Amino acid sequence: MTAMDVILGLLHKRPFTGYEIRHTFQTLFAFFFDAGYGTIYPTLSKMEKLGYISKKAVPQENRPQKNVYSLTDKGREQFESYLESPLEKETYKSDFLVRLYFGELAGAASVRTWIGSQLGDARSRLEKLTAMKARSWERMSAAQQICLSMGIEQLCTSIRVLEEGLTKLEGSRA
Amino acid sequence: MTAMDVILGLLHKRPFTGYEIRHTFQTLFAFFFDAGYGTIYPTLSKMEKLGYISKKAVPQENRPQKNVYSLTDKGREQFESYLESPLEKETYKSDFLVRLYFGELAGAASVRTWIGSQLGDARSRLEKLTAMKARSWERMSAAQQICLSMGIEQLCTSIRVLEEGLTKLEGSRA
DNA sequence: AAAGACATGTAAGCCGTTACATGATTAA
DNA sequence: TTAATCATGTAACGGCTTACATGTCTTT
Repeated sequence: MTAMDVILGLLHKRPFTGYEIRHTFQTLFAFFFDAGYGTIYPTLSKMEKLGYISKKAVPQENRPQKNVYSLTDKGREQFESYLESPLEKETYKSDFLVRLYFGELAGAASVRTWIGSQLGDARSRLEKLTAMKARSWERMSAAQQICLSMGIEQLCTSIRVLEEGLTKLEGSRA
Repeated sequence: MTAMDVILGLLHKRPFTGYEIRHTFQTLFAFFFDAGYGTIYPTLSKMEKLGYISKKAVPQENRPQKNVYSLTDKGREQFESYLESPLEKETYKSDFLVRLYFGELAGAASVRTWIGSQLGDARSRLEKLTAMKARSWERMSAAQQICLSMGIEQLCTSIRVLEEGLTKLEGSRA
């Protein structure tokens, strides 16, 4: 699964600009996918060349022109072939857990700082997803609701384990 | 955080061969980091050139020679500077959740297949971590116990959400 | 007979990150 | 006046994946 597959999926709903795609990645998809402008714009050009999408330039006053991309039949086909390809296993990479694992080598103070920072992060991400649930739950498909629940529950679990861990570390402090 | 940082951390415990490093990644670190031979061997060469590790060739009968790598003082220093660098945010990329999000476009049968496969995966990974807990809990540092708990709890949560989701999808079926 | 553990490496290519480059409007 | 939103792109580099290349020993 690459950025291209996800963009192809998004464009099934309506035409998007690169800027809007980025925004969507950071809100709706924040929990399980991300890509920056440095990926999005070159990918859109490539997709246009391949005939998967078509561009419509919309001039604006005092702004760069907007490039609105729509899905073509060929793009729809390409997305179907992605859906038929084998499911890739998920990847999770955590600098935080690596450091925690080697915690003895860094000292207890660093470990507590890292846990605190990770906890702050998890809490703010949870807030965002909770707000999204309040706003959009009814308009989401059953499958989309599972995605959102997964994000919320994973973050709750993460927060719980981190808080318990912090308590244990405090308990064993001299 | 790159493979180099993790290898540097590992070598604090004892000397390793590339083959053993790979094995460790797939067991101990499976939940939050991975790297294949294609990453490990070139990284070890590079680290040796940089003076972070030193190689000792151990000849064997009917086997390729073993290259056992030990940490040098310079490597120890390098690892410390990694620990002092800013904590990177974790990345999670899930082909499964992307597909689920676009589930309407694939049909309910595909969605159920994907959930089933994800569920099987999660259950087998949970078994492995549970076995590891039974085997090694007492010998682990408090911080390492948090890492392991995180893996186990995340997988339990994942399984729970997927099972609930499957039930909901069944309930809404014609 | 096949599969898995032991053991090391290279090369090509893909994909993505980061930094660079530009600039107006609007709200705090 | 600072930050955020709107808006698009390029270029260099870094890092990892995948496939290729080889071979023995042990267990099932």
